[in-house]
Amino acid sequence: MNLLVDFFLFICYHKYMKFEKQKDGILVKNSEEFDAQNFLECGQLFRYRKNDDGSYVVLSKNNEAKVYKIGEDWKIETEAVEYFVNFFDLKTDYAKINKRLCDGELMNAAIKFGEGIRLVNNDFLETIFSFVISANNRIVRIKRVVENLCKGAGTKLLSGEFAFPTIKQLNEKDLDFFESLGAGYRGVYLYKLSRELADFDELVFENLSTDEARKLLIKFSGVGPKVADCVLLFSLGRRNVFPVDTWVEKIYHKYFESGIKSRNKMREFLIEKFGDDAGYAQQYLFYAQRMKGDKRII
DNA sequence: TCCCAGGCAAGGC
DNA sequence: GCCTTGCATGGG
Repeated sequence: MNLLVDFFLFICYHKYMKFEKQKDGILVKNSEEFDAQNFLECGQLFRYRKNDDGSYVVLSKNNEAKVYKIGEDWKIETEAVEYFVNFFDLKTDYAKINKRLCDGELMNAAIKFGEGIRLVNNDFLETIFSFVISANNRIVRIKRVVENLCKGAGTKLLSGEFAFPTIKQLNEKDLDFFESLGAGYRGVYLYKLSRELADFDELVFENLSTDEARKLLIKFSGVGPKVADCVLLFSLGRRNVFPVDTWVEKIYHKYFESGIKSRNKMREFLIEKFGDDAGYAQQYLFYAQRMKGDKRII
């Protein structure tokens, strides 16, 4: 009986975002929970491009999609339908998450600002390389270096776009190649990382706690606490992490505590505060503050 | 010219 | 464990 009541309530009140798989892609229907522009431009991935007509080309691993708005709906045109359903995290109920996060003025404003952000489920290899490149770097330049990496080592697809290189392709390249990408001193990290990952099976993460996975990630070249958290968040589905970078430091000092603390202490504080929703909170706050610059979110 | 960017590695304590 | 320093590159 209780089960029946639950089911009834589920049907009536639990409004999951509607999306429809089609033969040439996915249609995300009139939803406040999906906005491709905010999703793509909030800094969680680097392989996208905006066309003159406002549509986006999105690349991940060896998959590609064209994303554009039709009226109030979003079309994700792709051959890799299942891949992008997972990539855009379409099966997760963000209305529910946002409701949990809306506990005050700051989060209300950040969620409103980044309406339609979702956390990407990206390829592990692509994510770890991308975020090693991201360290102490600027987003436009990160994008350029990642693109150089794909064009230099990846397979050319029929469309003319390039796939992210496989670990085998990366291992066929020497140190000079990695140093020619424009990555600066990170070139040698990328070279070492490719060797370290040559025989690595990412499935080992499945049996590890988030802390254990984090410790393992930090052993790789160019991966420190912040990059590890980004890999956990954007490719390993761990939402109970809070990557702390320069922007989060600013956020921390503006809206939380003003005492000078280490990044690690900030991270511990923010994880304690947001718990299993830490990753979502981080992405909303990061995006809003980065777009606002020195101005306040509230 | 100086400062900074989704930090990390290495070394000292 | 915590703190400091040096680090390629390029845009403001």
